[in-house]
Amino acid sequence: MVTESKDYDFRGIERRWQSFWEKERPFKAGGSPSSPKYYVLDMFPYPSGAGLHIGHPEGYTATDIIARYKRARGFDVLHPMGWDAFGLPAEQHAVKTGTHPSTNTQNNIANFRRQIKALGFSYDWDREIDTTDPRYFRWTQWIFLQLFRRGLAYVDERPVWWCPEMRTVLANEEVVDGKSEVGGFAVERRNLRQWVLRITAYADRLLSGLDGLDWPDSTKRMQAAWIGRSEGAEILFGLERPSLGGLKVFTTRPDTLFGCTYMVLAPEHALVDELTTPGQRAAVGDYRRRAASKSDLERTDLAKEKAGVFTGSFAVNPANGVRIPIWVADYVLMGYGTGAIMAVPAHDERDHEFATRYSLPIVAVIEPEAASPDGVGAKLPYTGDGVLVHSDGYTGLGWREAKKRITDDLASKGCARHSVNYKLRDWLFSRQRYWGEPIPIVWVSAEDYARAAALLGPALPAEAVSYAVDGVARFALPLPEPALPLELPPVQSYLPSGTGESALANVTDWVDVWYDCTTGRAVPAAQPKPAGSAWMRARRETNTMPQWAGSCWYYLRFTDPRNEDAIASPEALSRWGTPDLYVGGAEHAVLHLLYARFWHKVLFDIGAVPTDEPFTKLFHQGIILGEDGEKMSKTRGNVVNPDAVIESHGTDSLRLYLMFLGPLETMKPWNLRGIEGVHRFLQKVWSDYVGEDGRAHPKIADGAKDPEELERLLHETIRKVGDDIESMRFNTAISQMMIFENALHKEPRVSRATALAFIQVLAPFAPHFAEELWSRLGAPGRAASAPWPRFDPKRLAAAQVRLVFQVNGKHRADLLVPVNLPQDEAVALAKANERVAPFLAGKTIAKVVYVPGRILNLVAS
RNA sequence: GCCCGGGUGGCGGAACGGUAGACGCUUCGGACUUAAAAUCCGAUUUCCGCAAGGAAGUGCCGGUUCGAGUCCGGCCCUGGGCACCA
Repeated sequence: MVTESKDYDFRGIERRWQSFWEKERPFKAGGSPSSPKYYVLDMFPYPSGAGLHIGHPEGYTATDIIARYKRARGFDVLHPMGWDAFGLPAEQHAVKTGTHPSTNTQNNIANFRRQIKALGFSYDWDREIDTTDPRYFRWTQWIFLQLFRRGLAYVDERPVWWCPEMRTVLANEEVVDGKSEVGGFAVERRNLRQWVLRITAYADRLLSGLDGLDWPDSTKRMQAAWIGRSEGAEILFGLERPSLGGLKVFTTRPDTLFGCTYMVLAPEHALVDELTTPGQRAAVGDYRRRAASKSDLERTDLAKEKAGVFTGSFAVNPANGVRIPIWVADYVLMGYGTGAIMAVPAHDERDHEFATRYSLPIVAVIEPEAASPDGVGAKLPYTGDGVLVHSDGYTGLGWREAKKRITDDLASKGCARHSVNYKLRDWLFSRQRYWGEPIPIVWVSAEDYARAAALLGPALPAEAVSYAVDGVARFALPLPEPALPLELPPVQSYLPSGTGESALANVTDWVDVWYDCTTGRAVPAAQPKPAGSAWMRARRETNTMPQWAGSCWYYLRFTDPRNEDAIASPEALSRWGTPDLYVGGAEHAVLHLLYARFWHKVLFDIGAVPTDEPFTKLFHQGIILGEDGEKMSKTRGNVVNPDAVIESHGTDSLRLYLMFLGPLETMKPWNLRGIEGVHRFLQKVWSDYVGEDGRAHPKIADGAKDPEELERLLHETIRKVGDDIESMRFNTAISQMMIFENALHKEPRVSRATALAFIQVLAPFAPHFAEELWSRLGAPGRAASAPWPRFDPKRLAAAQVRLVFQVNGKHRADLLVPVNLPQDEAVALAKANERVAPFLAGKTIAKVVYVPGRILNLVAS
C-alpha cells in the first residue's frame, strides 16, 4: 500500500487512497446501528454536459469535512449522492442528435461521478440514485397519485409561451425579450390544459412551519414573502342591477372604506361583460383584448402608467350608500383576492395614480395621529397609520380598531367577512416535454369514469378531475399502483408534437389504448378490445412532470434507495429520518425548498413519513467568482475547471483552498495564486513528517516530550478545529492548522502522539494526505477510522498571559503576567512600566478597569 | 419602490465590546546556488523619525462606553431577493 516516495506525490497518493476506498467501502452508512446517526446531504446536481463546476465541490467539500468529522466523533453517518437527471438540455440534445436522452444523461452522469470521485468525497456510493431510473420515478409517480387522490392535483387552462414558428411550447428560460432563445422567433401566450398542484392548501402550514427551522433568516424571509400572507376582509358592494348579486372585493384596509371612490375589476373578471353598458361596450371590449394579448411580464414587470376604462356601471358602498363608478384596469390581477378592488386613492399609491389620471375623486379618511392642529392633513396618498376622519360613526377611531369594527358591523349585515389571502399560487406541474416522469393518468369518458369509480372507489379523488375537449368531457383516472412505473415509450422524434403536446402524443399505440382500470394494463386501441368489464377506451396523459418533481423527495429515498415496496421502509425512515444538515445554493431558497416542504407535509399527512418538515437545518454556500471578480461564465472565459486544478495541485489542495478562500456562505473570487499557499502548507507538513528514506521523519520521536507551548497549541488546535467544523467556519480552522504547523516546523523534535493527533484534525480536510502520513508513521488502522483526538481543557490554560496596559483606552504596553494577577499588583506593574509611566505623569488615576488576563485600563486626568 | 446581506492593508480575509489586520497571497530583503527555480529566514496598513518611538487608521457624520471594526441614530456605495398581491 505505502510507497517509499520521499516527495509529496499527490497524484499517486490520491489515486491510491481513492482506489482503496472504492474497494473497501469504508463510508457505508449503517455500520454501527447502536451509534447515533448523522445524515448530511448536498443538493444533488443536474449532470450537465459541461461537467462539474468549481461551485459544486465547494459545498460538497464542506459536507464531506463534516461527514468525516462526525464519523470520527462516533456517529453513524449517512452521506449520499445522486443525480437530478431529468431536464431540458438532455432533451434538446436528443432532438438534435436523435439519440435517446437517457444515453446522453448516462454519459453525463458517468462523467460527473468520475469527477466527484476524483475529489475524494466519502459518499456511500451504494446508495446512489438517479431520478430518471424507473425504479426511482416509480415512487415519484406514486407520490403524484397520492396528491391526486387527495384532491391536490387538478387540471386547469394556464397560459404558456407558444412559438408558432417552432410549433412548440417554450419554458420561461427559453424565451428572451419576447423571442425564442433558439432561432429568435416570435412567441405568444396561449392557454393550454395543465396539471396544477394545490400547494395553496398548505400555505398556512408552509408559513408557520418556518418558525422552527434552523435556516438562514434571509431564506426564511424569502419563503414567507413568497407565500405572502395578508389579513383583511372580503366586502360585498351592492350593484344597481340586483340580479347580478354583488361585487366582492378583498382589502387589507377596511378602515378606509369611507374613502372608496371607485372600484376596479381585472379585465378577466366574470362580471365585466354584464356590467358594461352599451355605450362603453366598444371601449371595454377593446381594452380587454389588448390586455389579453399582453404577457404577464408586460402587465406586471414594466413600470408603466396605469390605464383603464369605465364600464358605465356603478356600485354602492355598503358603508354609506354612496354610488361609485366601476372601472376595468389591468393593474388589478385576476389571480389575487377576488380580482376586484375597492379603490381608495387617498390611501393607496396605485389608486392615487389612477384616480389622478382619470380625475376621480380623492377623499382622505385617515389622518396621521400627529396631524397638525390647523387641520391640514397629510400629503396624499398617505398609507401610514392614523385616526379615521369623514367616516360617520367611526370618525375618531384608531385604524386598527376601525378595521375590526367596520368589518364586524358589515359582517353582521351579511356583506363582509374577515379574510386571509396569500400571494402563493398553485404549482403548475406539467410540461409539454418528453424527458420527464410520465404523469400516471389516463383520460376516459364520463360513462367509463362512472364504471371505474365503482371498481376503484377510494383511489379516486372526492371530486373528479375533468376537462372538456370539443365539448366532450374527459375524466382523469389514476394508474393502479401495480402498474407503476409508467415508463417513457420509445419515440420516432423527441420534438414536441406540434399541437402543444409533448412528443408522446405522436406515439399512437401508447397514447390511445384499451385500458383495464383495475390493473392498468393497456393494449393499442387499434387492436380489438380485450374481454372483461374493467376494459375501456382511454387516452394517456401526454404531459410529463417538471424537473422539480424528482428533487422533491430524493432525501427520503437515500435512506432506503432500493426499496421496492415503499418510498422507504418505516425502519429506514426512523433510523435516518431527514437530513441533519442540508447544504446547497441560495438560488433554491424558494422553489425547490418550498415544493419539497409541500410534498413532505402531504407525505406526513398520509402517514408515509414521521415528521412534517424535511430540512430542519439548512446552509447555503456562497458562489465562487472568477479571478476577475465576475461571475464565472464560458463567454467571459473565467471558468475554473476542477479537473485541471486536481491535476496541477491535487484534490487535497483544492479542497483545502476551497475552504480557505473565506467564509463558506459568502461570495468570493477564485485566485490561482492562493492555492499555492495551501499547497505549500501541505508540502511543509510533508517535509516535517517524511524523512529522506520516505518513512517517518527522524524528528518525530516516540518518547519525545513536547515543550509546554507546543502541547498547549495542539490542544488549542484540536479544540478550535472541532468548534470551527461544528459551526462551519472552515477557513479559520485551516488558519489554526497552519499556525500549528508553523510551530511544529520550528521544533527539533516532536512526539509521535502529537504528530498523529495533528494528522487526525487535518484528515477531514485533506483525507488522502492524512491517510498517507498516517500509514507512513506506521499508525494502526486508518486515519479516517480513528476517533477524534480529545483536548484537555487544563492544557489550554497557560500559566502566563499577556496583559495589555492601556491609559485612557489607548494601548501603551503589554507584559507577560501570571494568570490570576490581583488588580493592585497589575496596577503597580503598570505604574512601574517605563512605557506606561510617561502617560501617567502628572495625572491622577480616576478609574481602573481590570479584566484579568486581558486588559488593564487606567483612566487618568 | 420595498425587504435582506456586505463595505477592514496592494489582494482573500481574522478579530467573546478589550493589543485592528491572525492565517494565506503579493512585494521587498537575506541565506543556499556558478546562476535561476524551489526551499529556508526576515520584513510588508499609512504618515513622521537614523532610531527609540509617536500619530492616524476598519465607507461617511454623530452618539453610547473606561474602551467601538463590533452597539445605537442618520447618510453614501455595493451585492442579492421581491416588485401593481389591493
